[in-house]
Amino acid sequence: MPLFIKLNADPNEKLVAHTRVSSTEYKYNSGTKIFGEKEPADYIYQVIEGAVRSHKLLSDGRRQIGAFHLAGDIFGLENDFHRFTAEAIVDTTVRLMKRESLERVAKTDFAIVRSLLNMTTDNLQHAENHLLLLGRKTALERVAAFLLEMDRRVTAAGVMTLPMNRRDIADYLGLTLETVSRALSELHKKGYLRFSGHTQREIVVLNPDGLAKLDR
Amino acid sequence: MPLFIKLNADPNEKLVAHTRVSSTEYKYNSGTKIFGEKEPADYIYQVIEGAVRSHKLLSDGRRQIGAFHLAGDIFGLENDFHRFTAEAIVDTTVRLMKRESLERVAKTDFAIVRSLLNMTTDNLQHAENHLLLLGRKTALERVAAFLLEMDRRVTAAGVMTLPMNRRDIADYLGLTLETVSRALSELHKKGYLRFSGHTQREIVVLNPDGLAKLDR
DNA sequence: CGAACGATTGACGTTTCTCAAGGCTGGTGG
DNA sequence: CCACCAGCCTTGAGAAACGTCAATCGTTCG
Repeated sequence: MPLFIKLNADPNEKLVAHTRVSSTEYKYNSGTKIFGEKEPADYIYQVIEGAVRSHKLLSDGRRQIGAFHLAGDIFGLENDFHRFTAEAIVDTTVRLMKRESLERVAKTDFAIVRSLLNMTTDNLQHAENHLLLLGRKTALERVAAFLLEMDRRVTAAGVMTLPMNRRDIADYLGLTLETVSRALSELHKKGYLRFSGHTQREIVVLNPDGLAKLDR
Repeated sequence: MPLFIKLNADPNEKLVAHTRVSSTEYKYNSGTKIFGEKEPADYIYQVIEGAVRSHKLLSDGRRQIGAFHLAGDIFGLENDFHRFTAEAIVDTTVRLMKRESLERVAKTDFAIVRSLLNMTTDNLQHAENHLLLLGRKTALERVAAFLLEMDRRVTAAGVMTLPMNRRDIADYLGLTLETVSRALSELHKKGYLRFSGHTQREIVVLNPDGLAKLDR
């Protein structure tokens, strides 16, 4: 089991980009890039521990996060080139698989192609629901929907600890961080949620049915 | 080649919903529903002539159109239940295929599964780009992007005749029809486009590069 | 011909964004 | 140990973008 450190070439990024810990597992420090948009998609990834964001940028820096990937999620599944940039939100361990070898197996194994199709369909479905959110929901509805999605996905016995900051949430929901903050304050004031720890990222959803109504 | 008329049960829709013209082709009158969200996805569809919109609704009627389907496009490709409602925008002929029979073929034919995966990936890619548009682009950028997309897809020797009205465009772009109208007026005033016929749906893009710059 | 529909335009309202200030927390170094 | 600093979050005030409401115009179709 080889172990080495690779330094990332981009000086804008934190220096220790990822650490190889086993034949297929890598660690990425919080804030580091895993892959970039338009780079060749040589690997697909699975989150072992931590959290990842996938985003696109406009030329002037506006950012849209397409998805958050949490423990267990597979991401980077693309045909030739990555369509998103992926970055670790917190210190994150991922498992890698060469796409080429997957392609090779897929040529003969029906179950593999089928599961590729299923994963792509799941991603499509998530994107389709997000289109409705971004195109037609109000700020409060978006934040309510976000909390419900995360509550469903993190499942840590009542209290959820969000790995992402307000700016990430905003760029996922097509809002500004201030608007997200205001919406959370309003939901708190109205009793839909409670801030649990001493950071504002630990949230307890007190009234999921109420949030679901706010959402539509 | 059997030929019959089927009356649609929903009184809100125009009466003649679709007409069978051959063993696998149907005609849908402008404005009629082809399938509804959450209905069983028994068929997949290909547009032979005309145009179709796929949308989701919120409980209070807000609508998000996820895609327009033009001649040649395949739509309704879903696993169990339709995730969108599909409606003919103009009088439209579609070809139907039983999904079940496709599934059966797909169990043994690698090329079919592969092309299902490719189509799903194309849909995903379109949705991902649309997320960026809905989440982060201004009204003018959205309309410019829309015109470029349609210009690329309709390609009728310079002039394009849009099948959809301003409300459809608005619900595709996450705007109101008035905002779309104002953006088109502005693009016209600035010389990016010209209204060709006596309807305002015939548009000639005079400066695609300029539009692309407006977009980002 | 008249009604219905689609599009444009104007005036005004509302939501969200922008800019700015201040608080809290956690880490660092004196 | 404490002061300081940086990062993150909240909150407020004002600005901007977009939505709403309403009037008008042209076209289509019965």
